[in-house]
Amino acid sequence: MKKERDLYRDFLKSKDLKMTKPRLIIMEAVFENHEHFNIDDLYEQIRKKHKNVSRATIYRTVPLLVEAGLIKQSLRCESKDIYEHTYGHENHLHFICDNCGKIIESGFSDVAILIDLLAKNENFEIKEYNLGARGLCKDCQKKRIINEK
Amino acid sequence: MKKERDLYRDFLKSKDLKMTKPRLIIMEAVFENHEHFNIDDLYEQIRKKHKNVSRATIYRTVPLLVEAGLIKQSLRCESKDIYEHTYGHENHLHFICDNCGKIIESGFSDVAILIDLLAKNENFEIKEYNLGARGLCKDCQKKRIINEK
DNA sequence: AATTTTAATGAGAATGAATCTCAAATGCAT
DNA sequence: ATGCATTTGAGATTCATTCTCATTAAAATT
Repeated sequence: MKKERDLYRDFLKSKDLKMTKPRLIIMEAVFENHEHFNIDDLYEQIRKKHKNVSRATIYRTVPLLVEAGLIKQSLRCESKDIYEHTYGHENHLHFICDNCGKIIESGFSDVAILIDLLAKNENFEIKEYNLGARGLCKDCQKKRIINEK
Repeated sequence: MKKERDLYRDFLKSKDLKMTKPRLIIMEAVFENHEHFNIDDLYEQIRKKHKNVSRATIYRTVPLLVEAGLIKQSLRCESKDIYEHTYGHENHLHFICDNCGKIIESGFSDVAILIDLLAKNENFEIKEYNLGARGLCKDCQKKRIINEK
């Protein structure tokens, strides 16, 4: 938590942005709990302690955290953008169950090497991987056998 | 175009859905041009020839094409869902330029093998890969050097 | 520490993609 | 051709996200 705050502070300073109370509250809330979260969740979480942080400010601040490299936009779920921590977290990919919505994470160091090669072929400079697959998790595979006919 | 239509027809029949004029028009428009398209593009394209196909019907029909396995939802761009053909197209991944928005496609057969392994570890059954990365394309890397101070 | 300057905030209005509603139209089995 | 369930078009609705703008707060200057 310490380091995130310092990085954030430095980032804001480098952009001539002010370190305000709402910006600090939001950043701390983001790193308090979740790995995956959406703006609504975050708003509810913050509201429990701070009645006067508005949705608008959260919508304005989250992109700053992205730009600072502390979080990234990872998925969409129920028509909402989902974010996740990046600082201090290994790259990973998401297996998303089409049936129950469960998100399974899995490391991908070997995969990255191959993708880096493909990128090199295209002279593309990767900033951020975005890897995943949809399908059926273990449990829902079983359910399907039972449910179908 | 012939085969797509047959597959679609069979799909509709299997679901007890009717092969209506709008459903045919929309399906043909989808396979007329694009690889990547959003609903708005599709609507405009269709409107040129058929003044009486409504947006609502397009929004209703595109998910049918997805369910039939002919297209899939691939990306989001400018807050809009983007679709792409799957039938007759190799799996590929997307490199998306953060600066100019260009989408570069690249095959990924080797990558898929690795990801299949990871999925097997989690007992996850993959229906559809979703692979990509964000960064800078060749041209925008050059521009960056020029633009940044 | 008080003042000035400038950016950031909160609250609610606005936007816009996607979904829903329902009367009218159409496909299809008979 | 007839009847009936399904689908459609048009516009209303929803809901996540963005915008507006008067007020407030941060930091720069005195």
